[in-house]
Amino acid sequence: MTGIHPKPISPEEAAEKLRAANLRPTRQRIAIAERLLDGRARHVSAEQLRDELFDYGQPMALATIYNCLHQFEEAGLVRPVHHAGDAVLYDTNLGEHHHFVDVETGEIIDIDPGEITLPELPDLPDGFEAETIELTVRLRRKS
Amino acid sequence: MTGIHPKPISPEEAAEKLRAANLRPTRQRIAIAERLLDGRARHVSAEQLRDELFDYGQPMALATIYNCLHQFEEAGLVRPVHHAGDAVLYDTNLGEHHHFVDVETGEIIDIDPGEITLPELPDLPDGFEAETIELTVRLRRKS
DNA sequence: TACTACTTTAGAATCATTCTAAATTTCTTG
DNA sequence: CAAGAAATTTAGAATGATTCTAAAGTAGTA
Repeated sequence: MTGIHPKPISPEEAAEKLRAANLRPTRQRIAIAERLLDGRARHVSAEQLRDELFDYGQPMALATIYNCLHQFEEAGLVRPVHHAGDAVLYDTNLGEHHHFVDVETGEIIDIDPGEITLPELPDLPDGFEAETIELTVRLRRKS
Repeated sequence: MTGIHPKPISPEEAAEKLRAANLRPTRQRIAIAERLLDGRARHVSAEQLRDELFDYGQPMALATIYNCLHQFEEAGLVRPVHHAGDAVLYDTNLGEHHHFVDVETGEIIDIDPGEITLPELPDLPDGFEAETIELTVRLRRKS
């Protein structure tokens, strides 16, 4: 099962995923998981997520959201993208893929994985191993 | 003339480069240019540069350093790298090249351009043009 | 049910960066 | 070279993202 399945998940399913990741299924982690782990490819900042949760009737402290995002990250449920403007975005697409970045807005768009083939890895510095490989194409709106 | 020539430049040479870039050769811009435009490939943050200038006997306000870095960037003398930790680093290597990033320290190391060949560009979203293409290999120290 | 460890939280603290408005410097032009 | 206009520098305040703190709440367990 590799693909995207854009189907919202239930609190129970969310809790299950959290347990599988060794995270206690608390009310707030469940709410976040419901939104981020539904298989849709998204790029959200902590603040965007806060607003979304608020609208959904699950307001929570920004600190909690940062905590959870970090825990999700460590659990490999989500991954940070540092390319854009000021705020870190969290990417729910864990498969190998790459990004367009609109330099003006900071918006990130996934590059269709079929569109691009990565070159071979260069020799790594001694004592290191590669964690991720990321290609970023910065875009500017044509004048 | 494309390569690297790691030879410190004189204030006069620095001033010349600034004029060529349409920037008034002020004392502080010259001091920065002397350090950043000497052909060495470097990645500095505003604060690192501040300390370096201080040690060199050319202390200046951090705001000035930010101002200058932005002006240098617009003039195409330097280019920002957003991949690392919190602070933006300025890259003095303008040729096409890519980066290793030590995830732990945020340190950036250039990938030898000969080591890697970029894939073809994917189709860009309508109305955009590619500004830069950047490959980043995140490294973790082997345990 | 009671306990202990883990979580959440509001608010303060931090850090990089930008802004502001005043003081200084550069580049003319006379 | 003097004088003025425009660009630049600066200290310090302001901003925005993120982290920290320590107190209050909640989950898993005995």
